[in-house]
Amino acid sequence: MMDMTIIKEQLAELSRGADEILPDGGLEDKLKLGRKLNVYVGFDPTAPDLHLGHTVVINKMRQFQDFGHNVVFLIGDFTGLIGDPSGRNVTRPPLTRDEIDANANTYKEQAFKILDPDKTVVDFNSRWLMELGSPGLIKLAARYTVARMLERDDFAKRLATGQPIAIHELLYPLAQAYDAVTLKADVQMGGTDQKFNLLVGRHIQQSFDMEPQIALTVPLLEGLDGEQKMSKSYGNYIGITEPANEMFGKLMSISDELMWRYFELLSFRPLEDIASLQQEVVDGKNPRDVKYELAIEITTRFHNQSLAKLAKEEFISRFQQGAMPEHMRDISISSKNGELGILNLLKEAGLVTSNSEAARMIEAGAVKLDGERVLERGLHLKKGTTHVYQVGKRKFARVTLK
RNA sequence: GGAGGGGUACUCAAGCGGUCAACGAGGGCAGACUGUAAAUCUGCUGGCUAUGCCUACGUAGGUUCGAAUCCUACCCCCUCCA
Repeated sequence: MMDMTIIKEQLAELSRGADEILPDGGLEDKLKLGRKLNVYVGFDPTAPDLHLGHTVVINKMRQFQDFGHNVVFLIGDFTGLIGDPSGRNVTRPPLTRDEIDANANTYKEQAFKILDPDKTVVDFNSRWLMELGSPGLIKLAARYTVARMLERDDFAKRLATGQPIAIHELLYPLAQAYDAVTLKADVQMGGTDQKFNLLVGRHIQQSFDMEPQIALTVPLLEGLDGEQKMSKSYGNYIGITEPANEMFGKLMSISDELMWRYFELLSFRPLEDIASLQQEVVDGKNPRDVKYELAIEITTRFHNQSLAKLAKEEFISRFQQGAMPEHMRDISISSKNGELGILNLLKEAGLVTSNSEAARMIEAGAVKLDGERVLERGLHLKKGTTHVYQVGKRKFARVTLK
């Protein structure tokens, strides 16, 4: 039997930042069992680049790990192998085995920046879902009803408004629920958008006479825009493998309001600490300086303290003092007839995506050559010259014309 | 199976024979202001060998001097009836 104070302590830590833990008191009961719990989270195999949004739940996995529980990093490759059968969702292309394996390796590498590699089991749900076969799938489907399925808000709305719901969409939650059965899950975690699926897992486990899992949902982290959830497809993410300077800069660019959300969900600081920072801002401290602390903490986590400090210095010299970045890409481009137009040059340097965009940027006054604003779109650069070209505030390249 | 409505740029949404690279809104990008914050103001938001040319309004044809706009076929979506 475990000591009650230890259980309370674990419970408090594990509950921090969780959106919901269902059912009420369930987690405490599980902890009281005094054994290692099986905890798992499913990840989509199509997007192998983890970003800070993913780390909210991964941090939570790490906590379970630190308390000695079994943590499974489940790669949902089954749906990945199929893709989206309706073909509507372009972000879900069917993947080959090789692609999935490659993505899985990338995932591992990244997730292990937070998780303990020796204590993490990485598994693939195709192992059991492929084995299921159609009789197995139909038997599985018999364990749930349409009415229950329609409890899901998304389905209910679409049904009410006449939007189509394809049959396979009803099967995917069941397939996921079967993961929980196979893994003998005690706890499944996911974003709040996964709540329904986590609950289906409970029901299916019960139908197999298992003790149902606890569903622990964590909030979805908003992206840099502060509006939509952080996601690669919205382009509002901070990838955990991004260079320290980028990461630091992106963190500094979030709004003051969003900063508190990031503190809440990403920082490991004690809650009292965060509350006192908030008070300092109310008392007149510049929110920017508090943001520095957030940026330092997160950048340190994925790089190290000295790189984080350098990133801060770079940030200050570059944006507060308007200096050129110390490091930038060096590119050499070959000229035609001994010279090259500025439009083509910017495009080939990768600073813009097309000549037309380059022309627009010049008209907008966003293009600088060695710090001087370029106003002439017909400008031609001569062979053998090297200049620093800048588009907007953050895109730089040192280009040599060959 | 029958009847009707609809598919326009990143999204929503006008246009219904020329003045349409396509109104407007949102989003995005850039400029000013700042703390690379927010708010606000301004401009831009298909491509190119660039004051011209090319490609675009579900797909393929057709009518016309000229089509996103009219006609035909096909594909897809929605609604109602069965």
